[in-house]
Amino acid sequence: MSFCKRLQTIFSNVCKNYRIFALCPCLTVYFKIEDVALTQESRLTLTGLAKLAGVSTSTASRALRDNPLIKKETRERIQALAKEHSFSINHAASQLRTQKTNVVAVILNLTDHTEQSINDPFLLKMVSALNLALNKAGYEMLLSNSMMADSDWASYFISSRRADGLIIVGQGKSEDNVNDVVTAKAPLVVWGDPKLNKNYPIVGSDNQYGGYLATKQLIESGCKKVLFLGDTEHTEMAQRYLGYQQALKEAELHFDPSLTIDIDITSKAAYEKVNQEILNRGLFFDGIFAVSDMVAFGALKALKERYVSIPGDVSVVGFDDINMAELFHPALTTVRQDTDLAAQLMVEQLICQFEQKPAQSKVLEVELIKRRSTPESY
Amino acid sequence: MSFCKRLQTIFSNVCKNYRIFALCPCLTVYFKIEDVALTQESRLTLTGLAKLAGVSTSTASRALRDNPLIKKETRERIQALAKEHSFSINHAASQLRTQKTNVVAVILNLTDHTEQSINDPFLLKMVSALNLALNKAGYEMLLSNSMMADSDWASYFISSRRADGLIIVGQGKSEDNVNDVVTAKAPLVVWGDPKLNKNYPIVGSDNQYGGYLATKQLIESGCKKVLFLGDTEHTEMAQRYLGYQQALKEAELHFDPSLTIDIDITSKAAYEKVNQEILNRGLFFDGIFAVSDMVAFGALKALKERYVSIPGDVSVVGFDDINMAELFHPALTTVRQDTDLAAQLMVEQLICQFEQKPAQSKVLEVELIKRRSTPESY
DNA sequence: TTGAAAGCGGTACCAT
DNA sequence: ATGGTACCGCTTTCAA
Repeated sequence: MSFCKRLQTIFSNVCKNYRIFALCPCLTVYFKIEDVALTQESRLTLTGLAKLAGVSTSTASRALRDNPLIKKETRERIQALAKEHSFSINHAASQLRTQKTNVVAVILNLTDHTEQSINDPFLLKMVSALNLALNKAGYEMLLSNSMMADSDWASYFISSRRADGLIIVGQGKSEDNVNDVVTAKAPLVVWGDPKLNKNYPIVGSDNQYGGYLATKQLIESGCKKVLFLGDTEHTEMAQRYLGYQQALKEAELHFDPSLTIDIDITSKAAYEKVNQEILNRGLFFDGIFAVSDMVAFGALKALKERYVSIPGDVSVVGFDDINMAELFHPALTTVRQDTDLAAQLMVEQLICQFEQKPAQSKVLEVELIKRRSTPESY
Repeated sequence: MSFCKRLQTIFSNVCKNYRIFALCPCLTVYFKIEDVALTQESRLTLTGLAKLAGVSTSTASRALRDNPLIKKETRERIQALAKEHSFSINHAASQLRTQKTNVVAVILNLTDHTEQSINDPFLLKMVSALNLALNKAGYEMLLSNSMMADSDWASYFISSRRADGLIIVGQGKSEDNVNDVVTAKAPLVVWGDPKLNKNYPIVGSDNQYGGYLATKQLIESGCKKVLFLGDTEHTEMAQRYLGYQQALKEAELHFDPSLTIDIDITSKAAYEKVNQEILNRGLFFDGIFAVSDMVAFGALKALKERYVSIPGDVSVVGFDDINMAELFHPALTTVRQDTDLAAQLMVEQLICQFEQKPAQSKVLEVELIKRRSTPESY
């Protein structure tokens, strides 16, 4: 054992709180262990950083949060030091103290009885828009299907302080879960039908007007028998259905209930149903208003397989305007929902609640995007 | 001021730790404030629950985590009580104590120079698969674009204890960010090219074999001039390119560099480029291997607009097998990547690291899905 | 089988 | 402008 080693050992035994720093015997420097804790394996903490900077933890904390109470010079010095050591605040500790998580849970509220899944492009578009909007506002997004939280969202996310608030995408057909969240007084925004007069803020498109626009476009293209392809019980779809009826009425067209085809809102269901209907009843329609682009795609596939010309024989209008709508052949005429704006509004309304301000429901304008699945206007 | 009120006031002044419970003067009952904290507004804490149950916090904590140290009876009683009061553990406090977040951050690693975005269906499919796999393993998913974390992922997510580990989707073209994470010794799994011999685990498809299969299919369909449509610099795509070359070689077809079309891997770029190429050079190819389904869709759109028959004049094979592939007309022949299995493997490899076990790269098998964009086999 | 108590790493009130 | 210090709510060691 070298002299240095031995010295170190003896030294350690003498006083466990000190450690030899430089091992040259004539120049032995020692520090209290806490002073060199930084060189240990354990991660750097605020206390450590403060010690490095020669200030108190309070000062370090304030400096990092750019609190003007601290002299600018000091602030910058500490921030630089933090960057140098790639130190970052322990989020859990901070959370515990401030009772703020800076996390928002996004829950995709899919009812069991539909096949519409987390794979649905529109939902995913919504999710990515939300992600962006949340990040912009300084929040992280915790994405959840309903598996973890099962049903008691309030206690899972809020009471357990996993998130500061909830964004629920889709009202689905049941709203028990949502009501529980409201009862628990958890900050909450729902994507759904904003015209519903609920005691929680709902952001959504003007679905009825969208349905009206879509149907009107078909009628103006010369369609006399417009199919409604969708789920009339689904909250938002029901609104679109109203718009459909409104447009028919306005054009003084007879409302034929046999033109309402109730399906699960997936491409697959649409494809199968349209196929089957044509098989049974022939081409008894000349236009389709599909409640979503995905449903429209399914219908189009069926039509194309039967060599029905689009928009020659049948015109089709969708809803959502997902990216694929433009890429499809023929490019799909559809009603655009502005997901970016929607996400932004939802985040705004949620933040209102964080700040104890009242939140409101918001209706988003929709826009008809004319493409090739309806005839060119003349 | 009523007698009761006054009594209460006086009482409060005398001893701030006690509070009148029943205000009837002849029957004044008082408790230490901490005993009635439960009736206060503040949320129920473990301490409160323990008090309600008449046990210590230690016991309550253990009971909730089903620790067999506690008598079964006691455990059940406390668990029932927790459910009754819809109590749930404060996640932040628990995190701080255990140094475990049970959260995994998923980062979509998109390079700046590509338009491929968070809207990309394949990426989203991956994300939803990861969400499911993580939830199944008891982890939450923190979804992040690169905005919040900017570049220093390790310090943002790990050192700040926001997440226990990282899953990075996409190697992109630069791996500086990834290397930083490795240096910081953060648990990490990357979705990318698993054949790359890196010092971190990579899960990915057998891209070269996929490219080979796709090209082989085209050649067997009678194609003599197969276009490669993609980005030869992108790690995974480069592998697919190798497979393309391999298939050509095997079939003793001349490798013509002018048949390699380098594009940004988006539908839009593919559409524009194919359009332009046909304009400039005519229909100089009879098959297209597109490096992704989205790229294939772009190409198909261009072809269809020019009335090129598919697969009559040109056959097309994609890569990924996103949901739309089947829905497209003609349904797209493509190479399937198994995202569900991929997600599962990634989560497994990440958990290995949590448990200090070594993690490995994993190669996923790919499968050719024959549909209508290539001729029926005969 | 249960309880007491010491932290986990910050933040913010109250001093100075 | 800065420091001392009492928490935030839970887990876990040690003691009983």
